Order: sequence, then C-alpha cells, then structure tokens
Amino acid sequence: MPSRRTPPVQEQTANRPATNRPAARRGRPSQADRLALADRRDQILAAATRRFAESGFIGTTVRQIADDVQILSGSLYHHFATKEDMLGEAVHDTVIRMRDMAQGIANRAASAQDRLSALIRGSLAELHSNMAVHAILYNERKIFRQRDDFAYILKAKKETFLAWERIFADGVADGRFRADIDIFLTATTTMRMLNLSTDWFRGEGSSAQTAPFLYDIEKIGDFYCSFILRSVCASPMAA
Amino acid sequence: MPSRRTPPVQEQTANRPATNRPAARRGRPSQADRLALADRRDQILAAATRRFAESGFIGTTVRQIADDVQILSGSLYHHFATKEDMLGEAVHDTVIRMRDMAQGIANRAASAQDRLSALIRGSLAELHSNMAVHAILYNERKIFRQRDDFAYILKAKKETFLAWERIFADGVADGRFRADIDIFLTATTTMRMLNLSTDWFRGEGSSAQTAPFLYDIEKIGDFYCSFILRSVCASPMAA
DNA sequence: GTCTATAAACTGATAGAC
DNA sequence: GTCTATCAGTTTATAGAC
Repeated sequence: MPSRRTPPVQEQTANRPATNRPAARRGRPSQADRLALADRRDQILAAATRRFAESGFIGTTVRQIADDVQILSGSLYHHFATKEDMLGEAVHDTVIRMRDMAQGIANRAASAQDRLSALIRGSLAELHSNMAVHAILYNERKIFRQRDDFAYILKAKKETFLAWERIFADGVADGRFRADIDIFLTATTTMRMLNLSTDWFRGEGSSAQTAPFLYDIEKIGDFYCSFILRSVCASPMAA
Repeated sequence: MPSRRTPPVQEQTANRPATNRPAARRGRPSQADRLALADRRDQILAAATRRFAESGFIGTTVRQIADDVQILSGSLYHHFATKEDMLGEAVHDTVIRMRDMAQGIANRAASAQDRLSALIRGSLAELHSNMAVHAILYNERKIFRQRDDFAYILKAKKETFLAWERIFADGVADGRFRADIDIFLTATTTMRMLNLSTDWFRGEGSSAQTAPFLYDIEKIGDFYCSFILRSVCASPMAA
C-alpha cells in the first residue's frame, strides 16, 4: 500500500495487470473513465515515472512533473499527498508482478534448467517492457530501504531473490548444476546482470551506451541463457 | 584536468599513485606538507568522496561536506571553485589508473585466458580498494556525460572497455574462446558484473545486501573467473 | 585559511479563490 | 480539478572582515 491518501474503502489487490486500473478508482464508476484511458492521475504518474527514471527522485522537481502534464505544481497535490507518494505508486505494481512471475516459474514442475531459462527470458521481457520503473527500483533503492511505507518493496524483492535461489539450489540438488557453485553469488550476479541489460538495449533510455547495433530481447535472451547456463550446468551442453 | 582553478604552472601527470600528491601543490614546498599526510584540501576531497558515494552528487550538500571536516561551507570555496570541481577531482586519478591497468594487462604477451583472469582479478582489487570512487563513477555517469570538463572520463572508460574487448577478440581469434560469443555483450556484461560486486562485499557501503556471510576478494575473484571463463572458453576447462 | 553575513535562486508544499 | 499566490526552508556561491 504505497499511498497514504488511498481511500480506506478500497484495498488494492496485489496483482492487477500492468496497465493500471481500468475503471472505478472510488466507488463511483464514471462513464468518462473508460474513454479517457489515462486519466489525469495516470498521466501524472507516467510523467513522474519518466522523470524519476531519467533524473532520479531528488533530481526531479514537482514543477517538472507538473509541466509535463501541463498543470501547475500546486495542483499536483490534489492528486498526491507528497512527492514520495508518486514514487511509491509508480513502482508498486511492478515489484509485485515481478515477484509473482519469479515465484510462479520457480514453482513449476519442470527441470531447474528449463525453469532457469524461463525465468531469465521472463525477467528480460518484464525489464524491457518496463525499463523506467525498474531503473527507479534500482537507483532509488536507498529511499525504499529507509522509509517504512516501502518495506513491502524490500520484502517482494527478497521473495523474488529467493525464487531465483531456489531454482539454482534445485539444480545443484539433482545434479544438473555443478555442485560447487556458490548459490548466493550466482543468484545475485544473474539477477543484477539482467537488470543492467536495459542500459544498452535501446538508445532512448537515460544511459545509452554506444552499442555496435541495437539488440532485440530475443537475442539478448539467447545471450544470457547461454552465458549463465554454460557457467552453471554440470554437463557441458546448453544454448 | 578536472579543476578549473588548478594553477596554470602545474600540469597533472595522469598516472600518479592512489594516495594523492605528497607535497608541493604550488611552487612552494612547505615543510608542514609532508607531516600532514592529508592536508586540508585532501581532507575535503575525502569527505566529498564519501558523501557523493553515499548520497549521490545532488543528494549531498556542501554544508555536509564542510561539517565533516569541521569548516563552514563558505570556506570550501577557498579550495574548490564549485561543487562539481570536487566531483571531478574525486574521480580523476581512479579512472585513469583503471584504464592504464586494463591496457597494461591487455598488452601483455600472454594467452587471452590468462590476460582475462588477470584483468578480472586486477579490476576487482581496484574496485574493492576504491569502492566509493567507483560507485560515484557509475551513479553519476549522467553528469559525466553532460559536462564537457568530464569528457576525458568517458574517453578513459571507453579505452578501458576496448582493452577488455580486445582480450575477448584475441581469444576468439586463436580458438581458445568460443567462436559464437558476442564480444560486445560479453565485454560489457563482464565489466558491469564486476562493478556490482562491491554491493555485497562489505556491509559498510551504502547498499549492503543481506549476504549469508562476507566474502573476501580472493573468493570473489575465484567465483568470477570460474563464472566467466566457463561461459567463454571453447574447451570445457577452467577455474 | 577561516569566519560572518548574505545574496539569489530554487525546493516541496499549503490556503483559498474560481 | 485547477489556478493564484505564497510560505518557509534549503541550495550553491560570494564579499569582505579577521
């Protein structure tokens, strides 16, 4: 529950889809809600997300966000109680969705190898379809660690990590993965590696590197699956 | 040359040792200089580095830096022209040293495999003995990309990258590394991976992760050499 | 080299008219 | 729901006394 001013009557279900609430924020479902796919509040949130990802939370001023949606800065406070509330709402759904995906794949009745590949590709798809939010989640990790309102983020991140760790542990247990890998180091390294892939995927992000050409998610997925599986698998076969 | 107010008479040699200039900043070498290993200017720089790494460049105020060295904020401007100058001087030596090391190892007359291992371990040693500066170099990359004074940083970083790439290319050319690896992706991924290792090395850094126990550089080096070489080598043998 | 004092601009946020 | 107007606090940086 990221927002302080969320009306008490409404309880957010943790796993709603990426495209935010389709209608009925309060009890009253207005007919204009459906047509205006992104209402004012969502526009503000989208602008804030873009700015936070680009310039950081403290590097972004409420005036910049307001300018982006052609409003005056004071008017923002009709929609959000504080700047930090915008930050919280901007990332909420994404952390939860990421965790649910990781746990879902880890729970499958498949080999560790197949689950690992699936989680790599699934994570990449999520990361790249939602780059701004994931950049925020990493860059502002210090803020999320400090404020109590954001404790659920750390919790979800930890649960995501545990799902990764479980897959590696399963692979070691049934002998498909090398017995001597350090599960903690392997899991963190893998996750962080994928996180960074957004940096040189597209030029439009904040930190475009000079890649020789642009990669698509398919090719990036192939690369990472090969890179990681070769390191981890006991028998020298993967791709 | 990071500082605007550096006296014109003095030209910084690019590769001086980590512990900053021992004496004679201006023409006059005072005898007090040698005893006070860290003079005022160095104390300020050390405090700034700590703060920038911990809270980011915009997240740090000149007042905080001044407090750390028990001085008033206005007095800082006797030593540095601007806050950005402190940033520039804080990272200068380290980028240059990092590049020199990478190029030095890449130029060795040794196998790609040996050079890769050496560069991995060398980079880790440098990263971990100088965590704060490397954190700054990554986190404030946007600032370094924007201001012209910092162009040399991008240049040095690029040269460092090219040294890595060259080792991978050499390995592919002589058949020791797999022919189908993507050299760009492999090089960036490797470098970034090592960069992140500082996050969970020691608890005292800004972004301490809950590692099961603390790793030392030796063990981390083993892990990375194994991880990367297994992915990259053609014949399945490494360690 | 440090302090006093302060400028000038910008920050997040509020109160109340419309 | 937005605007006008503005508060109170903070920011980097400067000028000149000591």
